[in-house]
Amino acid sequence: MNYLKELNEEQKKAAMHIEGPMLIIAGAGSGKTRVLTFRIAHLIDSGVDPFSIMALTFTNKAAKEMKDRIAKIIGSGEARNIKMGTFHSVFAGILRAESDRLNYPTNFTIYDTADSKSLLRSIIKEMGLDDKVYRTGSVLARISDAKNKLFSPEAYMANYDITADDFASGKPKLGEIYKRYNDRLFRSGAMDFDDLLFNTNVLLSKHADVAYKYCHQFQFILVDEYQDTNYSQYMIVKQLAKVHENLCVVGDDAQSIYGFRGADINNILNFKKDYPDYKLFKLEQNYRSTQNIVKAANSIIAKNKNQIRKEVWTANDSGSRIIVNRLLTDNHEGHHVAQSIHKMVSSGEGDYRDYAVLYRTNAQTRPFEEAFRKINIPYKIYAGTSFYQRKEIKDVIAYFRLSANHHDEESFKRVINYPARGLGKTTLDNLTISGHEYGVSLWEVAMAPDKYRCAITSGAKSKLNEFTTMIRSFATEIDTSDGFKLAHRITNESGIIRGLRELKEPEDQGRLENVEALLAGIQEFTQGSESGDEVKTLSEFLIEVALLTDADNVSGDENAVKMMTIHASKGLEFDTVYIVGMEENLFPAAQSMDTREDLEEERRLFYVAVTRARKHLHLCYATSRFRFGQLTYNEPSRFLEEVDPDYLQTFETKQEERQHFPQPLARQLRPLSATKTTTSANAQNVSGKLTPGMEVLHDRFGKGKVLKLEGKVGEEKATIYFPKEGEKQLLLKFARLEILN
DNA sequence: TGCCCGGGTGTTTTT
DNA sequence: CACCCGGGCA
Repeated sequence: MNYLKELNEEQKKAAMHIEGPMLIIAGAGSGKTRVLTFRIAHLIDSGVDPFSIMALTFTNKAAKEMKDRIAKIIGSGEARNIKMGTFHSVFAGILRAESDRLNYPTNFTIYDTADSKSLLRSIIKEMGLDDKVYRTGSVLARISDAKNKLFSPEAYMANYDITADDFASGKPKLGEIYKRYNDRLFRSGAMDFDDLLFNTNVLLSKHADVAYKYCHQFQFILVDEYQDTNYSQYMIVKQLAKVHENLCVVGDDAQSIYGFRGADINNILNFKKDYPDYKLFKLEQNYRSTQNIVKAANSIIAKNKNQIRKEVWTANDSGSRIIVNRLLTDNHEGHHVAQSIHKMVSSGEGDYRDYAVLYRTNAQTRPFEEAFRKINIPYKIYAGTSFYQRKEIKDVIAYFRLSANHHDEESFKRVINYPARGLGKTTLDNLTISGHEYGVSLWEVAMAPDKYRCAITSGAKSKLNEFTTMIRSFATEIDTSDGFKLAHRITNESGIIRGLRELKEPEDQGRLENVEALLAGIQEFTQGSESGDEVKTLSEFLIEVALLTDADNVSGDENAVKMMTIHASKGLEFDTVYIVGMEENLFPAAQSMDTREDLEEERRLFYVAVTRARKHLHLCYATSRFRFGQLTYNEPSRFLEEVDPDYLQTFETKQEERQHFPQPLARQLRPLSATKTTTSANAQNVSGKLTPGMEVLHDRFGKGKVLKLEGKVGEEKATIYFPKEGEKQLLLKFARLEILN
């Protein structure tokens, strides 16, 4: 029980509360992981069987960390029996165990986004629809949205509002696409990400005996990051918890940032409606950040209307002010951050690993990479799933997947002619036609071309036979032998490694190294981290790998500056944080400024970013940057104005830096147009053309009247009165104004 | 059957 | 700018 001493009063109350529904509202940095781990340890200490505990986290990494921490308290033997992981991975495991209930193969494949899009592309083409109207990305988003709200294709098509919507948007066939998409997934023995949750719901709602089993097994359920659960996840939790109602959810409504994925902030706001006798705990003391950072963050989130009021505070030092830097271009921004980190580290302020650069979009990394490389700063980018998206890795995994599940259409298409074995487009087309006609998978046609009247030559037939025989021989080992051994065998016997060794292209060396890195990863996975773990199989690896992201690999050991999106930074903390690209249309994103809901989510995102920092926080913006291959000009983000200025210190660009990063020529020559910022088509650089008394139009402040001009041409500062906004001082070289008279 | 080139097109965030 | 797709050519 010693561990409880490490908690404050409120944390202790939450950790020691055992029975019944409970909601923990945990402010940023308030030690919620601590509370969760101690609560689980305490449950076990109090006699609860680890097998009856389910803990759902947001990332695999969070699960692993929590497991490690619990293991330190109660010993790894018991800790490993807790069912802990992300929603997707925990329920993928349960679906695997219960696959026959849904008529899925045990080794069903998990399709990633690329697989889903590829399948949709085929379907849209087969239906003869215009792929400009039916873009795979937006179609998938629509389907995903439907699944997360538990609309089956049938329910989707029967819903008047939905179909009317689709009709109005010129895409009346969406329902049918959804239906076909699901049929094809099923025929391929595959589930997409959303199916893992959707089908768990089906399992729990349509199979009473299965529901009974799991409801009784999992007597204690904990959900982390509850503010980011969607309807589908909410329903799973509700169904699983209905017998015992020992449900503990933890979250912070202020950090809900996954609305675009269907996350519903109301799940946390409405917890009390489902469980009126719930207990509420509020963790408001922040242990992570300086007072400056905590107070600044509070001042930001206060602008949101839709939230649970709470007072996050800290006993830490006041710390240094948040530094705001205005830079001239995106390259300048990269240069500035690189220099700043370099200076700090050289002066003994921490090491590279203590620094992080956070941004809104993945496309912002390039200038930082260049600047870091130039002065030899080690860095590491955590971008989604980049490693597993590489072609060579996907190819290898496609072999694994096809060996585990022969009906996996996307994998089949990927490897049937890789390495080249004379089974090209014609053969594939023929297989597809037959498969479609008979409603069977490509594999079934390949196994018995005659039966399905598949028009292929005898040469192709024998090559097909060789191919299927090879895959089937891999399949015999998929669930039994050591996953690494089999992976090794597959990469050799398929000819992949040989092909890469031939080194036709210089890139092949890198590809080979990547495949070897994958094999090493599999080895690590299958042998298990601790002795005593049984050796894992390749099909177990496939589940893991489908749900793995780069963020899961963020570790503190590598001494490098970390770069990631703000979304990926959730749950992490760093001594020094640079939030870059603080510009209108970028952050907040152009698409998220039109509704209060969207804008508030962007603001929560900013709140999340700010609260990642322990000691030092920098906010940067550039007055111009390349976007879309074009130079664009953006105003500083409105969020900068929303931070209480008491906590800020603002820097302009120094003169000598200006010489290194002069304003791009285009700025002086071309009138500003065609950028998203410029809503007024006639807005331009009016330097030298204004006189007091003139009426002008500003694209954000509206109509205004020039009161005063100061400074020499090219550097003028104008005082302009905008009826809507009041008096503003604008530097003409930056302001986009249209002269009205 | 496979490769190269050109045009068109789009970028938010992710399990 | 960077990617992806389709078309044309070897």
